[in-house]
Amino acid sequence: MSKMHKPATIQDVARVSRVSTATVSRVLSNPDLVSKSTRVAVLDAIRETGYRVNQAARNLRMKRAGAVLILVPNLGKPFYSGILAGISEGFAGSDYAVLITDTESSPLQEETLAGYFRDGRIDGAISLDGGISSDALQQCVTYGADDRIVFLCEWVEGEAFPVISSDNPEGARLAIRHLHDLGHKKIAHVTGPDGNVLTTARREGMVQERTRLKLPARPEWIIRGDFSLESGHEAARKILEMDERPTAVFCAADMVAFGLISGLVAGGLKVPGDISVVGFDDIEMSRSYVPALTTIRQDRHQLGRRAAEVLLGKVATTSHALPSNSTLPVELVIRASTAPPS
Amino acid sequence: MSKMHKPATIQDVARVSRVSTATVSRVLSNPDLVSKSTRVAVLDAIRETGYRVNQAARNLRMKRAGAVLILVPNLGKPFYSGILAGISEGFAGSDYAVLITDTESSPLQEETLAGYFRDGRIDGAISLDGGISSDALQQCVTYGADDRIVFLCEWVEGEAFPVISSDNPEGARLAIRHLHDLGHKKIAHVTGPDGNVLTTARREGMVQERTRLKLPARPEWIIRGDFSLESGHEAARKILEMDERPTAVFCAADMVAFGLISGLVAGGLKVPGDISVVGFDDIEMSRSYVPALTTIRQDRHQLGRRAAEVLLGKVATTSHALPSNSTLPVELVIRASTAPPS
DNA sequence: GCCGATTATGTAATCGATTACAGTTTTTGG
DNA sequence: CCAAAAACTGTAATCGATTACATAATCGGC
Repeated sequence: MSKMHKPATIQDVARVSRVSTATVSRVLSNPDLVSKSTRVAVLDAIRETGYRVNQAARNLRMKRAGAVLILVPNLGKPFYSGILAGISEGFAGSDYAVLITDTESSPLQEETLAGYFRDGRIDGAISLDGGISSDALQQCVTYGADDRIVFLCEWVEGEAFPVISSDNPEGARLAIRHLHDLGHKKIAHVTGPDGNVLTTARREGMVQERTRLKLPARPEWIIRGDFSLESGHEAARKILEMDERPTAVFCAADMVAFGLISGLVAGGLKVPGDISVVGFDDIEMSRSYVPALTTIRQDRHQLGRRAAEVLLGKVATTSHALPSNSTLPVELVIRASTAPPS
Repeated sequence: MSKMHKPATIQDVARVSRVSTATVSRVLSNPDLVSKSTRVAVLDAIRETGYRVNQAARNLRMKRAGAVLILVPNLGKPFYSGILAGISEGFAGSDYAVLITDTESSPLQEETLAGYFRDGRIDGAISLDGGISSDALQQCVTYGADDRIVFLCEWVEGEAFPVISSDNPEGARLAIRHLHDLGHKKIAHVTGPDGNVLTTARREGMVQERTRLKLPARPEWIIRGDFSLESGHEAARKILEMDERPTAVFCAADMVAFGLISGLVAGGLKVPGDISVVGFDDIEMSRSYVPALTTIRQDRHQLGRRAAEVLLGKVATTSHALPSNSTLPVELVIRASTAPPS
């Protein structure tokens, strides 16, 4: 109750410290321009008055939005939580607000993203969705958003925006190599959805390593999935019906692996006894699943952080420009879902 | 490229339509105050110039933040995605930006939430986290946030903020009744974490119905969990060791049910053959899990929507005040994880 | 001790909206 | 047909910051 004064403005601070508002502003944004003694006086006054800068006023004057938008394909997928945490952390020091939108539940109309830029509601965007149409991106460019869009994890083929992602092909190679090291020869792969860039990257890494290791290949061992639990389950059915069953399966996502495992187990097979399974992502659940999942870990926190930093470098004039594109290393995490073939 | 003019302002519209900026503003926010003819002229001018209101200017003038904050305990839990979608939808028509923060990954310091209000960065908040300290809430009140905080799903005992939640006790009762109808008598319950309001509501609903139906009760049939996969798995171990095993288990969350089922199956039991399992929430995965999970559905989308509407009613002066507290109905969804006892 | 360069500070315009108040026109009622 | 009420519309202040420009103070060098 004691604090219900209206909030202090820069005017109040100026009055208390007996300087002009210009000086107060400078203390805040360009401290070197003002002498030590007045700086101290102003900082004292700020403390005394409890002054906090009014973002709306600052944004208006500086003609910026003070916000960035994060486009998430499906917030429900546990995979994204760590990434979002990383992003938030990356923006924590800045004065940018972080808006999050789900591109699946509220499908991004052609002009929605561009609209955000047009209306000056955001200064930049991070897209985790590689399914944004080139047209939509083109529209953003129209509003001068050229270099204020960053792609994270996924990307749009043929567009020049910065991309932060994991080393997907290497992850696939690690998975295959691990299975090979255990003695597996007949290795299948459940892919992501057609047309997804990650699907391609991981499939190609897998095929490449399989070739390098001179492992046998059969067309039906490449099973089309879509990163979902269901598709894993579907894949299990297909595998159960095969004449020539693989002894190990590399899944393009952990969720797929879960569906696959439960399908295989329901079909009477043992994992990893009869079939070994490797996932991709290392989401939280993978550690505690039964059996604990061997998988390829992406550093989700770091991915998010990095993307935030890159975007900040673009929108905030003060930041030093970082290298835009970066590929983060992945890591093989060996748990209980893989074992030598019987 | 053709559009790289700087964005039109209200001045531009005024000039084109030959009226004052005041009139343009009125057309936008109070159309009845202006005559039909000028209104049409202004709207034409708006269309012609491609004018869009500058939120920073509006927010500054109206002394508001133009944003609301959503506090989510753990964005990684699939349960929250549908809720967030509902919230977004609820705010879609308004000019409020929706900020989302994860209270687990970036633990909400005592004064963080209050700080948002103090700095005028938000006009209101929806908390899905019932673990906010009374002190922190008290601080918000200090900044006049009394009636601009809404609790959703969870709440803080002893505080007077509006609460939108599902009928948790009824959900528990439905679950028990369903198992009873199938012929089960020995029913166990895996709870949520101690101190959580949902844990209490669901446990009490369960106990109440069990009593009403005169079913046997044993202390060890109430197993402490924490809504996580692991706790379900842990519960499975306990159940496997029991002398007097229950024939059915009601879990306080779907994730718990998944952990439980995989633990039971790993222990050699069949679900639902040997033990039936009911969950709570009906997250996406439950439909596709193997076996598909019988569970209590919460209308997550509706919960989110409702909370958004209630908060809008508080922060936007124009909205008609809705009843603040509301309890939404739940629904029993029967799938494959429950069957009569053998 | 004087002068130009440097450093520190203030003045006032500006960002783009909203709205109290005042002024003008139209309507209404008798 | 006139006064009062109602309906429109415009003028200008205001929200709270930033910053170009002007001015004042300090400094160094000779």
